[in-house]
Amino acid sequence: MTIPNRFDHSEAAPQISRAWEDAGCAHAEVDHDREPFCIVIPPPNVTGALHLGHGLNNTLQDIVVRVKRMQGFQTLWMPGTDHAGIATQAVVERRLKEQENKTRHDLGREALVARIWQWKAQYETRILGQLKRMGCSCDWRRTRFTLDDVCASAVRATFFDLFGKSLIYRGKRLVNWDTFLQTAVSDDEVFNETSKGSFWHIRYAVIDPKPGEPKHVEIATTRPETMLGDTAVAVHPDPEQALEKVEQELRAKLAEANEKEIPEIKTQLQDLADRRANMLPKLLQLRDMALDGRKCMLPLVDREIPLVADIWAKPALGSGCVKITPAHDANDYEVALRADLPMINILKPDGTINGEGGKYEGLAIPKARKQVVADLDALGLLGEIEDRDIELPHSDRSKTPIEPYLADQWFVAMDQLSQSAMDAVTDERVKIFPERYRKGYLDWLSEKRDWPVSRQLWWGHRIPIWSANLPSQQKAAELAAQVEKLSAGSQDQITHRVGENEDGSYSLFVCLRDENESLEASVEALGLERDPDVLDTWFSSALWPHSTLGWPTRTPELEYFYPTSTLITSRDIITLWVARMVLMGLNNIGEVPFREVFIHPKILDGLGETMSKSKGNGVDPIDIIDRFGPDALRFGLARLATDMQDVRMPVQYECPHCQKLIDQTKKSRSLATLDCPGCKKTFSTQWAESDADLAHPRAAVVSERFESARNFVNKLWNAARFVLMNMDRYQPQPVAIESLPLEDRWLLSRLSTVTQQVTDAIEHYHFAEAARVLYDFAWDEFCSFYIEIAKPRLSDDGLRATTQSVMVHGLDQLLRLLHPSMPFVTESIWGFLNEAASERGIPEPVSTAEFVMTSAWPDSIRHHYDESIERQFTEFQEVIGAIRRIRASQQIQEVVPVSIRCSAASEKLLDPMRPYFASLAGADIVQLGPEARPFEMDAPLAIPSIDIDVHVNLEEFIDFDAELSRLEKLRDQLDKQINGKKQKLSNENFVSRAPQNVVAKERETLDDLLRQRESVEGDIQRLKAKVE
RNA sequence: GGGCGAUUGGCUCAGUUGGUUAGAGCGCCGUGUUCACACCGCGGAGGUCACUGGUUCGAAUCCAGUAUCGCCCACCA
Repeated sequence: MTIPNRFDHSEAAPQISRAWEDAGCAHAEVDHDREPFCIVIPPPNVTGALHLGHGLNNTLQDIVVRVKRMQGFQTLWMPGTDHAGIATQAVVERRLKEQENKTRHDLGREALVARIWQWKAQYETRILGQLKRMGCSCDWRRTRFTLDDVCASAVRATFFDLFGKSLIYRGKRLVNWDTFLQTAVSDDEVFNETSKGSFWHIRYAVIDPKPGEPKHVEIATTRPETMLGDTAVAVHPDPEQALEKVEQELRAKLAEANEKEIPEIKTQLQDLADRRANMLPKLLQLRDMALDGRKCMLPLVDREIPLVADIWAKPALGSGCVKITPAHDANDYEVALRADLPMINILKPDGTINGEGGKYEGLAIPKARKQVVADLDALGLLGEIEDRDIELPHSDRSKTPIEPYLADQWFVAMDQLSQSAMDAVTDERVKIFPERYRKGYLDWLSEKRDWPVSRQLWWGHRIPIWSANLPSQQKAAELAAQVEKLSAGSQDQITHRVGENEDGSYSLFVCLRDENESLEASVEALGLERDPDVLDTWFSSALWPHSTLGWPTRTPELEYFYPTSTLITSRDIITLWVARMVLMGLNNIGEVPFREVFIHPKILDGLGETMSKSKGNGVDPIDIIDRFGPDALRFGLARLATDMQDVRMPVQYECPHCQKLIDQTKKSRSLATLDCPGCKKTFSTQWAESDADLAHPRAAVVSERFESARNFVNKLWNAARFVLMNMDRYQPQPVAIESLPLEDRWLLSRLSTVTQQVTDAIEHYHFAEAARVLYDFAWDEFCSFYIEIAKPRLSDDGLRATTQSVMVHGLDQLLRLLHPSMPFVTESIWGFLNEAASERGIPEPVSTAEFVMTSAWPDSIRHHYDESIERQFTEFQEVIGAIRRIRASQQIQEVVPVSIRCSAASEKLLDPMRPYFASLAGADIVQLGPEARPFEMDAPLAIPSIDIDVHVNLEEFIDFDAELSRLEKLRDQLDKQINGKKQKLSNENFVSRAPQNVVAKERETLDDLLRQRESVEGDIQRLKAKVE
């Protein structure tokens, strides 16, 4: 048997992938004779390449998918990518700006979209390539893209349906306006950044103040330029009561406060009392003026604005009055709705002041702010200026500040839809693991906030709405009638609605179901214009589980695989994505999209930060694969998948010259080049851009946390080599379990247990546990004991054949169990194993599948489990360990004679194991049994909790001092434990209240310890006597 | 402000329903290569389980509080 002495993954993996592909191992067709199992991939964004977070996500999916496939399910893993609307457009636009200094408007819609398609093609290829190299067993023939025709028709059908049900509507909304990208971004795409700013106090003059009335109202703002859009100043309708309420709350807090908090609360209470005394009369006065319809003069633009009474004005804060800028502040917008105030938008889409701003028109915000402040100062209307830390919202996409901005948007009404998705989780039609994530899901949905779905972008599903503005309801109805005529031939293709606008005009909205150029042309011929916006990217993602299966067509795949079985994803998109898939699935199909959701941890770097390209700590799985191999990547990731919400993964640069790993630090990960501390040569990092930097070879970003997984792959490979090198003269033969010796029975028993544990663990998404169980079994049991014991047996002609049968079976089962997490190395070994022993198995050999990938998942064979055999074997292992410890402490090189005093029962066990003491512990058993006597000069070692004394003949090796100190240390340890136990057992409460079996166990252990101590003490005395 | 999570040897993490002496990998120390594997074998050192209280015969584990760190959500004239 020729098997290379190293597993070369770079050579083997591509061949294995091709073989699987050629055999169609991962392809799934509808098969009603088998039960379906389906997972849809969380489609990675085509924004960029995958990092380790995706690596983990897809490894876990593949593990589940491979297990299910081996278990005989008709298993489909649906692959694909997401167009990621705003993210992708932003990346391409940024590059356009950097490389060609052009904006999207220079290019135009079509050309920009064409560019993004190019980008998509490039990254989709890269992403799918990454997944393939990781060994993901997706059904690649079914690969989808959220913007492809199949998904598009699902989007259109859904939009049409919701529009028809009036669940999609047009409304005004304060959006997060990104002035760079000139689009609204969702709340989720906004991050806050704290920066130094000022808090300006400004006075507005009261018009015609009566005697005794204030001449000014004072307001304060961090954004003074927004005053250009002010349409009111608000004061609380009942400031006295409001203050009282705040005070009550503070007192309640004070009652529960700890010492630290008390002074602060007291200060606040004092402030409140001051306000009552000094400000309340003025606020009451202003409130009365507001109710009286009095007005202020808005300076600079000289507009009369009313004083209004509104609860939004908090008398406990600032001056108690607040400026109202409905078009640029969410709360003010609410106030304006309540008080029926005009809303004045002062910004152009590019973030400069528009015509409403009078002489400030055309100024960008920072300039306008400066000017407004200066002019107010000149008018003497500027009060105090405080320095303040201000949290400014920024666009996650363009990294520029967000401006709140009132715009027309399309919304999905979420009331019913959210409720349906909540019910699905509450009544466990969808189960979420770990369970703690249910709460976040339910809380978010329970707010039932309407979903703004339009985006002012060019990359995405274009909103299928055509509209026209009409001066009257009459005209709108007439146009609607014409549209009706168009729909005569296509009843289910076209629908419309009329809406009234603020200015009294009417809008006709027409929604077309499918893409249909002639119909569109007819609609446009009637003077309707297509909405320029596209849909939020999550709109198409929400349909993913059914759109990929062909919906709205009722395909056989849809009928068979939907609802899918499970969804494996990370926690940041539980609301954005998971919740929306549930409600869309329920709306479109009437059935949940998946039965279970598993949320896996996020991978953080060594500094505890999430990985991302922009931080420079993102790890490309390919870099890990190049260095450690795909199996090590996967196994290493799988053992990280615990119940935790985060796992930490310190990352290193790999020196391209000497392969040394260099820890990343906050500083080093932002540099373009670094010098290797090992070989002193320079390498470039992912930040390298200049030619000078790029002249140095690039360092991969890796993590040494994959080392032990790589070593494990090597260990498995070598265990397999050993088996294969000992397969000559192998004959498949039936094996009678009962006739097997202890070590074989032990292996079979352990296999039964391990199989059960691994199967259960994966079933419950405990991937780390499955990995650990397999690692320990393979390394510490199969390799360290079974193979070591097999060595002498294989050279014994009488035992060789059985040994081969059991050993091959063990390897076979281990390969199957490990295959889902380490597909390549197991498949490679499987191939060799099939050459050496195509028929194998216990008790009856059978011929095996060509691929381990398509072989059957092992059953846990109950009757192979034998508790007493496992316990006996543990005793044997303890004895081996005891001899090894003595050898190590005495530095013994040669084979040593050993005598073992044990019970008759243990003798029965240990006697057949005699031959293996030589290879496992370098020991030759000369006496064994109750009658065994210590040597003249020996090293005793009692074994905890087992009634066995081991004596090693030290005549030729003994180092008295070493032995004496070892024994004394042992005695001290025993004393400590004995005292602990004695104390415990003398505690009457323990004896009377603890369960009897626990007490009995403690007594037993104490007896044991006492016996050991006695023995050790005797040994010490004897040794001392010898020395003297 | 609300919620979630974490804190266990130098590092990264396990630790099922409370019950002998808290485990692993890496690192460290000692030792060993003809006979599967130095990406290895064998042995060892190293932890008052963040802190304070409580429940209990018994707490890394359950409860309350404190501290530190991280994440999510809301809000900030």
